This record gives sequence, structure tokens and C-alpha cells, in this order.
Amino acid sequence: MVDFKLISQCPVFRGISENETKALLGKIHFQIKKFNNGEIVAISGETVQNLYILLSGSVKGEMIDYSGKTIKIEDVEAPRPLATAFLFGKENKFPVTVTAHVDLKILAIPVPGFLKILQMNARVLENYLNSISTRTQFLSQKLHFLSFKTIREKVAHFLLTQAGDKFHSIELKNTQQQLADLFGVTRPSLARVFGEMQHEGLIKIERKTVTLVNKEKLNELLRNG
Amino acid sequence: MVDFKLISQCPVFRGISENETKALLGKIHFQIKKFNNGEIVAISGETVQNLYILLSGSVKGEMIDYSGKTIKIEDVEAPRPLATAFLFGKENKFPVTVTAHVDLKILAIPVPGFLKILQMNARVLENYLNSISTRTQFLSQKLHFLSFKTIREKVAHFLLTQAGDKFHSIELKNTQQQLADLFGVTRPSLARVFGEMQHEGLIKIERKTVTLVNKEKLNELLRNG
DNA sequence: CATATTTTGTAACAATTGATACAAAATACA
DNA sequence: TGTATTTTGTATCAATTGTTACAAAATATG
Repeated sequence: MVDFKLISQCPVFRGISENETKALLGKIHFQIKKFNNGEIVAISGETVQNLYILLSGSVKGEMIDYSGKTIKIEDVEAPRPLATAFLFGKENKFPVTVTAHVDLKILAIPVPGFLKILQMNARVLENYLNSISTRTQFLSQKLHFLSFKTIREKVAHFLLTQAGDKFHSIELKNTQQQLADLFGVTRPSLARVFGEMQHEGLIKIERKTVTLVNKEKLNELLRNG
Repeated sequence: MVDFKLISQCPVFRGISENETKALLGKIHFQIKKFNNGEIVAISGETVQNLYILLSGSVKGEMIDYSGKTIKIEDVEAPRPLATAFLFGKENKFPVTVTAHVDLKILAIPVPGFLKILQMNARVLENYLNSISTRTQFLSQKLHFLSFKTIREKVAHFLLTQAGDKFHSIELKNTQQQLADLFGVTRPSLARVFGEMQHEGLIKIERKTVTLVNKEKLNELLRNG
């Protein structure tokens, strides 16, 4: 028995009623697959030929290195889709090896069928486009952030983005340790940069409040290094 | 007069005949916009409400920093679409300010109309999905590569990826300078790492040929730093 | 309020990389 | 082949960041 209610809770089918979901899936081929704990769902490098939606249980994604060892990358839980950004495109292969965690039930919709659904239902189409676009935008932002090489630049960008055009002070909602993790640097290094920037009169720090004293120089940092 | 032949050469309409393109566009609203050299097509942060396809001329994309200065990011030339990854999703805003280069002609298809086209024509749908998916995959790879912090790690990853499972030596097709640019490091730093890795017996370099002497240790590098 | 825990500021030293320079080696080209 | 140009190997020094350690300050908790 297929739980269409659960499927309609998945991001891709959001806003689609249980009955509509049932009707859509009735017009195409699909499979329900079950895996036991530890079974391999897909191997890294394998071509993605289905849209996989977790119905129950969860999976872990692992990279396999060149010697055969595995490194855990991320977990995905029901009711979420798998590898949505790798259904199409030039490199439509699983970037990770996917293994079942607890007893796992997966809805597998072959790509041709999924394409039909996208054409039949505007809402699903929009959901899917929004999903992969949001991911692309997230990656773009992350990449842009990583383009700043020094900690000073990262801090300047972070502060200016947080403050926006209007404000000249911001409230930090994270500890230095959390910020350091976000920036991918060590906590003492971040603290050092905060201290230096305060000494130079760029910012002023009081408790969790950071005042941007000299916004212009902070901007110059992002250009001149 | 609209040049449907040109439109059908754009990646999104690839594989669609001139007549089909004409028929598709006939069922929706669209605009042809013209810009003179230097005119602003879209401002960074503005919501993307149309799919823009360059019909003639080219544009430059620039970021505006917090003080108002602009930095050139990239150029796009006809017949290519603009900001395809920002039509949908949570942050569907222009990431850059777009300015006309030479006399510019643009096809502007409002998003609702483009959605209709996607539903009417499976080929356009696939083209578009392939386009943004390929972009996401490119960004994913780039991000993965940037996750390697030291030059050693970058080199190890590069060599192992190039060699794959089967081969134990690769032919470099770039100069050290080009590789250094690819890695975002200076040329002498890269040369130093090559030298060190050769001294340690990890690799052997002869002219443009790099032999991976100890693949296992190269793998360990990617995990243990 | 007093005490335990977390967070922050700072210092000393090591490791990595960038910047600059220069000569040897390889390559291109007349 | 001989010469000009490009590429590579290497060295030195500066700049940045990581590592480790410890005390002061802030916060949480009883």
C-alpha cells in the first residue's frame, strides 16, 4: 500500500493534495523499494535514473576515496528527495554512495515519468525548479564567500552583509567559536582579527554588539585585500 | 521583426526548429528590448521576473560593493540566456548589475509564460533542467575542490582525479602557472609543493609526465591533512 | 550572592603560503 | 643549429594563519 499522504508532504509534491498525487502517479511508472539497514541504495558514480523520495527511514551519503575507504558526508531523512540536483545535467551521477540507515522505504520515479509529471502539473514543476534553483543559489553564495581569502575579508563581508545599507551596528547571535567554524578558521585567529580591526578603528565591540565605525574602509578591504 | 532562428540557437531552445520556436512564443507574452551601450539592463538585487535571452550584442555583469563602486564579474554574449539559475528559488534576484555592452537586443519572457513553455514542450523543459543542473554540478565540484585547504591536498586531489582508478601516471596539459591559477595559489608555491612531494617519494615528475608513485599516501593526504 | 561553566582576549611559536628574484632548463622559432 | 622566449626549480623573507596555552571576563546555575 502506497502512502500518498506522505508523498504529498515531500518538498517536490508540496501543495498537491493526496488525491492529486495519487492521480499523477497513476499515470506513470514508479516503484516502491525497500532496503534493510546497511544495504546500498546507490553507488557513487552510478547514473541517476530515478527521482528517489524517502518514504520512511533515512540514508547516509558517503564518499569513497581512491583507496576504497568511505567518509560520511550527510544524512537525509524521510520525507525528502535524494540528489535532486543530479537528475539532469552533464554529470547526472550520484556524487556519493547512499546506504540505508534503518529500514528504508523509497519511492523511485524514473526520469521520463518524472518529466511527464512536471509537464502535467505546474505546481510540481515550480516546486522542483524552486528546489534546484535554491540549491544553486546557496552554492553560489557559499562560493562567493569562499572567494575571500583572508580572515579580515571574511569578517568585513560578514559584518557588511549583516548590517546592510541602513544599520551601523549588529548583534552577534553566535559565539566566536561558531563564527570561526562558519568561516572555516580557528577561534583564536578570528579573535585576533576582531582585536586588530578594533584597534585600527574599523569596528567597536561591546559584548555581542559590533559597531561598524568605518564602513568605507571595511569596503576597501574587500577590494584591496 | 523577431529572429526566431537565432532564438532556436540559444541553449534553452536547442533542438527546437525555427517554426516550433515561433509557435511556442506565439502562445505567450514576450518582449524584445533594445539597449544602447552603457545602459543598465538589470540592477543587482532586483527580482528576476523574466527569462532574458541575448539576441545580439553582449552584456557585462558587475557587483556593486557597499560603497557604490563596481567590480566586473563576467561577460555574456548572444545568443545566451541570462541568470538562468535565478529565475526561481528563494533568492530569485539578480546577483550582479547587468550593463549593455554594444547595441543590445534582448528577448524577455515573463516567468509565467516561460513556465507555460516548459509545460508545452518537453525538449525546452529538458534543456532548461539540464542547464541549471549542470551549473549546480559545476558549483558542487568547485566547492568540493575548495574544501581542500592546503596546496598539497589540492595537488593530491587533482592528480588522483586525473589518473582515476586505472592509471598511475598522467600527462599535464597545462603549465605550472596555469595550474597555479586553477588552484588559486602562486606559481612558486605550487612548484615548491611539487618538489616536496617528489622528494618524499609520493610522485615523480619528468617533463610533463607525473607518475603517482604512492597512491595510498596521496589518499591519506586528503583525509589527514 | 557565590560558584561553576562558558566565552573571550591574548601571547608565543610553528607551519603554510605569498612575494620577489634569479638562474637553469626546456621550448619555440628563425 | 643558434638564439630568443617561456617554463621551471629554488632561495629568501614577509605575511597570515594554525596550535597551544592560560587568565580574565562574562554568563549560567544553584
